[in-house]
Amino acid sequence: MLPSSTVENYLKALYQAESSRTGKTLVPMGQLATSVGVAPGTATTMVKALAESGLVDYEPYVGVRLSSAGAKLAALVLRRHRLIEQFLVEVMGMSWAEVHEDAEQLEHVVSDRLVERMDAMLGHPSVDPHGDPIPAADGTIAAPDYGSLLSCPLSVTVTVTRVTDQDASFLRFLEKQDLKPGHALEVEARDSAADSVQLRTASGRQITIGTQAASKVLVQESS
Amino acid sequence: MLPSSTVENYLKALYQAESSRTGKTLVPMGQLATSVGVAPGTATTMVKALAESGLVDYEPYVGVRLSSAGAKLAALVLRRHRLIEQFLVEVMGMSWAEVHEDAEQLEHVVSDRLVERMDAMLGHPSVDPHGDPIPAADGTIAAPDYGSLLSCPLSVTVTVTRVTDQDASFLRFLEKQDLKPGHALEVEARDSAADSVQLRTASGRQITIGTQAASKVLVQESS
DNA sequence: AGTTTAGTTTTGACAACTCAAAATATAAAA
DNA sequence: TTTTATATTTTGAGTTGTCAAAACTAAACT
Repeated sequence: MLPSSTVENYLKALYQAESSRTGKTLVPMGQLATSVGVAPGTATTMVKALAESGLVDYEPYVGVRLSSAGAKLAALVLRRHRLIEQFLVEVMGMSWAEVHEDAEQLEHVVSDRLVERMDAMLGHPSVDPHGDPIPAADGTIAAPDYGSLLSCPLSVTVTVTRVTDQDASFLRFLEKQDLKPGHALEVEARDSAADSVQLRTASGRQITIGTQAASKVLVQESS
Repeated sequence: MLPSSTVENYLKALYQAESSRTGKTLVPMGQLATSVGVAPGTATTMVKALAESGLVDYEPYVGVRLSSAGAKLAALVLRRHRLIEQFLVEVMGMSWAEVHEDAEQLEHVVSDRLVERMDAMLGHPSVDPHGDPIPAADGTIAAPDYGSLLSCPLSVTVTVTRVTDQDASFLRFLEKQDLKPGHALEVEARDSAADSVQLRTASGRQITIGTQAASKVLVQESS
């Protein structure tokens, strides 16, 4: 009854799709298929099997949602993933831009023993290198609701708390521009026509990025 | 063309079977099947596929042997396995008795990047916690030929260099008796009728173990 | 040589996962 | 309401890895 890596990947994708979804709408099959990286029909087949096992609720032609059992399992996969990322950065000295792929593989094979050891070694961190919250061992997760560079107030100093994209080149770009979690900046202006957002970092440097990118950088008003 | 975990396991088993085999006799299918943990027919099927890929030489009704390509791949799997074990003990503080299972899983998913990082972090170790030699990144391996507690001279101080069994309870037993690699002792007597070997540790304690166990503890004359 | 035995290979089947393409359903546009 | 576009499900098929049990080899023992 141990979920295979495949099942874990479907659950994880579903968990993340649900998180970035307003309201309690079901996740459409197409989206799930794309995010798992399989053909649509494959996702349908798999989801029906997951529904059999009670891990998801499935409504044909509408979409899927994790059951509470499925959500707990997904949270544990995410816990492993994020602890591993934090471990690779903090202990192994790897770059935050390159740890995602490794974590993606390791998350399916690390033993509980090893995960708890990493957790202890890291001092029970609450977020990973990208600012993503790390679920607790019981599957609960603190879900802070930060604003993005698109929604935060203008001309106010804010601190980057989270980056919701794992693309290595994007992460390297942010690092180079001092936009990693923890860095302060302020949004000077937004130009919807130009589809851009203008920032000024703590060091006074001015940067302009597109709204797509801006929406992936979450911030908190500096206290 | 990347070898799956399954293929890696067959190659690894073959590598180890060949090492503990005198002369250049082929490994019989039955032995391979047992050591991989599959039914005999399954091993036959798999071996034929491996032969197709040029990783092994196969003689029906006789046995199998790694080709040079297969041997290199197997050595790299073993390198990952042993570096991981050393890492888990040295960095993660896990017990030498419990790292085998974790390494068994991790060896198939760690990236080269991560392996080389561990290797550097550990100072390029030449052996793992059990004294097993760690193959180099190019697949070469130093194969020292130690004697066991069954073959070494009597009443001479020797040092444990290697333990060729991964069973956790056996390893815990050795640890408790100060028989981990690095510890000194001498063989006081062997009794083939009683199937036993009598040892005295550096601390003067006397221990009697069976010949099965004794054959798995390899030693070197203390210099 | 004839027969037993131990090990090996074949056969037929199955489970998990996947795809391409045809069939179908839903929702939006005309 | 009929048409059209889009998303979803079905179908048929393929891959990898596995087993149980029947068929077979090869060698050893009368």
